[in-house]
Order: sequence, then C-alpha cells, then structure tokens
Amino acid sequence: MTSHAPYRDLARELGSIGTVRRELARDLPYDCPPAPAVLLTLLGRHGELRMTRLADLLGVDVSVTSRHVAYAVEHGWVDRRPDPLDGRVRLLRLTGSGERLLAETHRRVSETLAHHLGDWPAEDVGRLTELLARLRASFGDRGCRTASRGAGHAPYRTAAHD
Amino acid sequence: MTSHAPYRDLARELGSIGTVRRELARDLPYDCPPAPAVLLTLLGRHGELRMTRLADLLGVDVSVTSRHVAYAVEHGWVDRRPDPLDGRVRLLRLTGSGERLLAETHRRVSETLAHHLGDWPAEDVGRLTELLARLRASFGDRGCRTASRGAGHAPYRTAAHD
DNA sequence: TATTGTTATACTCTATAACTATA
DNA sequence: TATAGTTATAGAGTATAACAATA
Repeated sequence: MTSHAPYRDLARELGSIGTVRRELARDLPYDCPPAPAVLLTLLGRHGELRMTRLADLLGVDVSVTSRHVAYAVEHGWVDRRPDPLDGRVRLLRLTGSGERLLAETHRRVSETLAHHLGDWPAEDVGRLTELLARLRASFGDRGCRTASRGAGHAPYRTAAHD
Repeated sequence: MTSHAPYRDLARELGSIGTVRRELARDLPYDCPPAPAVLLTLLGRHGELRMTRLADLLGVDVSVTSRHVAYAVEHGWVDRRPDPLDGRVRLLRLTGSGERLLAETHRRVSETLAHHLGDWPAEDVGRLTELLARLRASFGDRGCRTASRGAGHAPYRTAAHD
C-alpha cells in the first residue's frame, strides 16, 4: 500500500518555490528580465545552439524562445546567424557583452544565495542541485507532451460585484 | 577560498524548474488555474486563514491573493466571511466543493509525479521535498524585501524589423 | 511536403498605487 | 492614523495558430 502523500508534499513544495525564483529575479540588471537571463545561462553553458535546441533546454515553446532571443540580440548580448549548412536554422551564441552580463548576473545571484544559504552545509546545496537536475531530467523526455496539447484553461476573470 | 560555482549551479536548476511546474499545471481541471489550486492546497493544509496570512504563505502580494480568492469564492470552492472580532479581517476556508476539488487535484498531480518519478527511491523524493521546504524557509524571513522594493524591470518589448 | 523559425493574439501571474472600510 | 482588504493598471511569461522561408 504505497501512499501518495509524499508526491502530494513534493507538489506542494514545487508550487511554493516561486517565491525564491522571484526573489532571485530582483538581482537581475534593470534591462534583463528573468527569461533572457536564463537564456544567457544556457548559451554560456552549452555554447552555440540552434533555436529548437535552446527551446528544448528552456522547456518552452519555440515561439517564446524566438521572442526572448530577439530581445537578447537587440541588446547586443547574443549573436544570431544563419547556419551555412541549412538556411532554415539559426545559430545562437553569446557576444562579449553577453558574456560580461552573464558573469555579472552570476555574481549577484550567487551573492544572494550565499546570503540566504550561508548556514547550509555545502553538501546540502549540492544535493538539492543534483536532485533538481534529476527531477527535470525525469520530466524531460517528452511523450506525454503531445497528448495534452491544447488543454489550456478557462478565461480567468473576476466578475464585478453587481 | 570558497567557490561560488555551487550557488551558480543551484540558480541554474531553479531557473529550469519552471518546466516541471508547467507540466504539473496541465493536470489541473479546466476552470482551475495554477494559482487558485495552490491557494486551495494551503487552505487544505492550514484550515481557516485570513487574507494577509494566506498571502504570506503564498509569497505574493495581498492584492494578488485577493484576486485569486475572489475567483475561488465565485466558483464556490472557498467560503469568505468577516471576522466577528475585527470587521476588517476576512476569514477563508474551503467549502465541501473546494475540498472535493482539492482531493481530485491531489489525485491527478500525484499520478503524474508517480508516472515520472516511478523509478526514484522513496527517500530521494522525501529528501527533495525536505530540501525545497528548507530552501523556502531560508528565503522566508523577510527583511531584505523592503530594501529592494520598486526595483522592477525595463519595459520588455521587441522592436519590429525596421 | 516537412521543417525551422517568426509574428499576432489571448491568457495567467505578478507588483504598484489608489481606494474603501474598520480599528 | 494605522491596518485589512479590494480594484485598476501595466509589465512579464507562456501557448496556440497562422505565416514565411528553406529543405
């Protein structure tokens, strides 16, 4: 008789983690919202990427990625060029300016984390990081993705008091 | 010489966890968006709460909480009544309908987690849950909150190609 | 025809500020 | 005056659908 309570508790914590993400977002430079910042991080980690691959790593639709990339290109953080081998593909990589912004972002975010988690044993930080990576990997392999396409939600409006 | 790389890696994983949250959100009933669902979870866990306390648990502004609560009340999931001891305060609790929706939500979300994390050792699930709770607690104590008020970000628009 | 990427649109979530009501 | 909560508004993030360009 395996209880589902552990999964319920995990879901609860995942639902509450937004607070931490928003707190970290406050550290970002004025003209760099969270989504572009994550994008820069991935380019810094993986080097040159194409749009579809980047969207896959971000876990969002290509259309969304396209918008964020356009923003980053306009700000001079990302270089976007056509793939010489396939005219449809666009290759993305950090510019020097993008690398500097990324380094500065890392510095600020690390500082905030160090401030809040200063009393954490180093191994707990590592364990949490590793478990989060594993969690994402366990959800990573698509397959149940296409099945639930177009589900969406009802319009979310609050009626006036009348 | 303590390296900041572990914090950078943790920040990276936190930035990528949105994928999992969105995947879980797909399980919610059509007329119950994620935010109201989290709200029901907290009322199910803590029982009757006032607005400010609920907003604190959610980690969002009271104005946001007010909107979500109004939505839940309109759908008959939450009962909202004035505190007999203080006319300004509003007390919130689940209705029978809200409890049923919550149970159904838990069932679906647990099912999805069981599907994706089926091969995880139970103790890893528990460890991740516990570390996430601790992470939130470490960020929970306000104080650096007021200091960074009104920071915000630049308008986030992509210029047309002209 | 199939694939890659872009753009338009609609919806959710959030914070800020201005407001009402009660203490 | 101070506190609890509501509402209006604007910005950020996302998915869907329709589209253009290339394979």
